[in-house]
Amino acid sequence: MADTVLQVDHRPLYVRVREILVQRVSSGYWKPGQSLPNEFELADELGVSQGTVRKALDMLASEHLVVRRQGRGTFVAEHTSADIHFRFFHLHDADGCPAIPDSIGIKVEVDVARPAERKALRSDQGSSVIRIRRVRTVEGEPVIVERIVLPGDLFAGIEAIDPIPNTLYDLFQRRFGVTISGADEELTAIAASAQEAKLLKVAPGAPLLEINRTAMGVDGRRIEWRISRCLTTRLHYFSQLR
Amino acid sequence: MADTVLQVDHRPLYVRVREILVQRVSSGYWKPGQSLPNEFELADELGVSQGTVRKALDMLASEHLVVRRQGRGTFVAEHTSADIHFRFFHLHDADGCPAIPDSIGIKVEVDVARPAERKALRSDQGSSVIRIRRVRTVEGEPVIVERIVLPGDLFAGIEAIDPIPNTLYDLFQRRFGVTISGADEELTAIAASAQEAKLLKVAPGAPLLEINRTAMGVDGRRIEWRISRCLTTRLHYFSQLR
DNA sequence: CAGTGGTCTAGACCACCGT
DNA sequence: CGGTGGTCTAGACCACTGT
Repeated sequence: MADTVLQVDHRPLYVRVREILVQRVSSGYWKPGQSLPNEFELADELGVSQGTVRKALDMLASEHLVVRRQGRGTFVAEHTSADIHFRFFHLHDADGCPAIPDSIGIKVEVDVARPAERKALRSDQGSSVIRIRRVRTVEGEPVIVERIVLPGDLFAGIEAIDPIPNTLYDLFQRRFGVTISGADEELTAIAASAQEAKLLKVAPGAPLLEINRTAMGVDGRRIEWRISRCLTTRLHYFSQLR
Repeated sequence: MADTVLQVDHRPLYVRVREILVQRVSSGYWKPGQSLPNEFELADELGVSQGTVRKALDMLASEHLVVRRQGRGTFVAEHTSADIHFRFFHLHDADGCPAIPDSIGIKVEVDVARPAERKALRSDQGSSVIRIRRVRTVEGEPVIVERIVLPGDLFAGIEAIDPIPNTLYDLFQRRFGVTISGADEELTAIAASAQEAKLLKVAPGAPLLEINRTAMGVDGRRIEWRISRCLTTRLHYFSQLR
């Protein structure tokens, strides 16, 4: 009896448990670095078995939302500069060693979103954006010119931060409570414009690798639109297909 | 008593089970498309529980070595043209739709491996290689010039196949028993040479995207070295970061 | 319908960690 | 040492498939 539900949820239990846990992480109920209750406590609280909680936690771990440490516990993932480079920065040198670029000539501005920016960030007409422009160097040599666009509502006040750090995603998480969970990149070979050529100390028309990235948050919201134009004479973009 | 083992295997049971199953697949004991014994039969045979076999099979499925179909069974993965495009061909058009290129102007030659080829394929001095050159077109327009190098010992007789099909990896599996399990790609922006420019109908020096790919087999062996130089005015390389 | 993989549970034991 | 995640087992039941 009591068949009052109109729509039963036929998805597996562990998927529903996962969603509850995702919600608690992305809402900030559990904060980055904080430890979660252990598997048995969560199982009791949610009225499922420990094995089901484990399966949900394993999914979160594979999505980099939590980190599990044997003997210590399960923790909300905390972005570090090293993590971010490994996951989101795929330019390596000829030996396959990840390059660690610095940033120079940073310019930050706040403005009303242009149509292309609204499209990339899926934001409404009249929304504000923050634009960051910078040149990135490896061993002192300029190799990337970069333009980054952020939704103004999520990052209010970022323009006052000085200096803007090299890796942004850990800043996003620590200072603005925004965790990047993934990104789509579109790569194109283009010819350097006169201005880019000057900044990168190459001839105009020199081939550059353009990386057009859209980064998403845990909830799928568009968080960042970034176009990087890279000199790939000594750097290469690395992609693993599995 | 009977402590005769010098080196105990401390790795988890399911990892060892996985290795046994990998061996049976890559040795051809189970062939592509063939169904495996069910979980309980494997568990009995290997002297472990069904849950342990399941965990090993789930790993194989996530590595695309087997396909599991509820209600039907577990099958050795069979490469199809569509699979391959999805997994290994990351050039899409502006709308994000995968491009489906044709091949023209195919040339095949057999030769002794050059130093660079030996290095890429990790093969010994004096080994033979098969070289395939071709131009690939989308909607009739040439967009890629491609050079493919294969180890001669694995693909003896491939030069006699005419025509060489568009997607090679399904041919490798069906005709030569070689399954590609992954690849590393290194991307660089380069300037078109005079010859490439002519083939792609662009001006010499036009920016091209070079994709330098090394593909590996199930056992980790280098199977293919491929350099594709792509005109990315209408095509883009797509990469998902998670 | 019988047979398969998919889910869920309960409980035992191990390996690792910090105190 | 106590507490945590990691492994392994055994068994029940569900959902899907083809006949």
